[in-house]
Amino acid sequence: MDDQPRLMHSHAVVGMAGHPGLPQHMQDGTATDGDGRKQDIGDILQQIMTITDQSLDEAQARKHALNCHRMKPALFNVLCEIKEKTVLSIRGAQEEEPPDAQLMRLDNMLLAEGVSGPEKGGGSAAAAAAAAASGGAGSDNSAEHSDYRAKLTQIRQIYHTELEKYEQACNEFTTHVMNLLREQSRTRPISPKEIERMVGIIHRKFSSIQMQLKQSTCEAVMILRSRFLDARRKRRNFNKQATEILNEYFYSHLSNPYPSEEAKEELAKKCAITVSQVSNWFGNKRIRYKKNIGKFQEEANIYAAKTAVNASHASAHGSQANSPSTPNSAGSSGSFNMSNSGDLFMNVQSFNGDSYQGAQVGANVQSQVDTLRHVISQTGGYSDGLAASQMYSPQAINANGGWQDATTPSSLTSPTEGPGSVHSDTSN
DNA sequence: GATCATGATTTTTC
DNA sequence: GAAAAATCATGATC
Repeated sequence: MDDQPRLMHSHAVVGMAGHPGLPQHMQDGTATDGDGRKQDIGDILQQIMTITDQSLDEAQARKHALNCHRMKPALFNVLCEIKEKTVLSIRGAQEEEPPDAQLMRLDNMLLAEGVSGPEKGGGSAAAAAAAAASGGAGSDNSAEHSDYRAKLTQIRQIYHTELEKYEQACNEFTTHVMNLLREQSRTRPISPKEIERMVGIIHRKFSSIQMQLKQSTCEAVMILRSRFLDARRKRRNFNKQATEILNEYFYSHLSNPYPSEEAKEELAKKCAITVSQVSNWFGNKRIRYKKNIGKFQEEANIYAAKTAVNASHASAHGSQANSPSTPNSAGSSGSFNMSNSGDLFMNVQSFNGDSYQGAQVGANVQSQVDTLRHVISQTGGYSDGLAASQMYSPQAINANGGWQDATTPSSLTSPTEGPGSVHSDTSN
């Protein structure tokens, strides 16, 4: 880069004697006064201006003469300085750009996605996070996981290949331009600073290309990610066991099918799904059950019978009664540990501070009552499914078409129930 | 491929 | 903010 000053200096010591076409006072070096120097520069500029009008051979000869002129280095320096002070300085000021926020964002994202970071484990963490976020359960998820990883690796490879290509091209082009400018600096005023600036421009141009590459890569990753994560697109039915667990809970809490957060967490754990999926399931179930009770009657029968069996086991075996997969109305004693499920018998436990077992018995009784109510509805001559279900859970859906408030168990807030009706009150 | 079932999302309501 | 209701999108079955 610092060839130019030395180059110019070497020219300065080269004598100009004997060159044709130059005024005598320039050849013998006698013009040392101010006027003479002005005259010199004027002559040289004149020759430069008219050089294109001359024939090639003549021009070459002139060029050579000028190159060897003792004033040339000084003239070059002056022209370089002028360039520095005018155009380049303005351009330079404009080129001082703040660090690109978008580029930083892209870099961060690529790093986070494991595309631009270290190879080891690249993307697997993101994939794992994506898998966790998708809420999918175990086995079929692993296939998607590996698929995601494979595609991410592919993107990563393409990205690095292209990046390498760009860097190589950038280096080659920079070297080429630098050599060219150095070569040209012999014949026109090009300072090292200007070369440096040119290199900067080239790098910026390649940087913008790289940014486009990064942008495209980010887009590809986002598409891949959205496809992988889009649970709706990749909807999988819950497995049979999970559905059973959820249904058992739903039908055994038909009077108040609103699991507490704790219960949801427990259900989620047991079903290997997320809490939000549990919430979704209950939301869907409630609305669909309410819309078409008759349709769910058979299902209700099955789970009611199951609950009855479990309840009788509970009565027979005391604290061992509640199967983990068959929570009854008193969730507190069941495997779901629903200390605040909103179920009536929860309150019994909390109010009746004397015995845990007592609450359990109450729970079992409640479950049996629910079941009995259902059996009565089935055998009591109700052909209409809706009527039957109303009999099964007369207090479950209120006049407004909704379930009773979760915090106010229906048995305590339904004075309209006839004396003959099966009651879910603790008095039972 | 028509239809139903079902999980997820969005909008509305309270 | 949670639940209800409406809707979407996909899977399963025939």
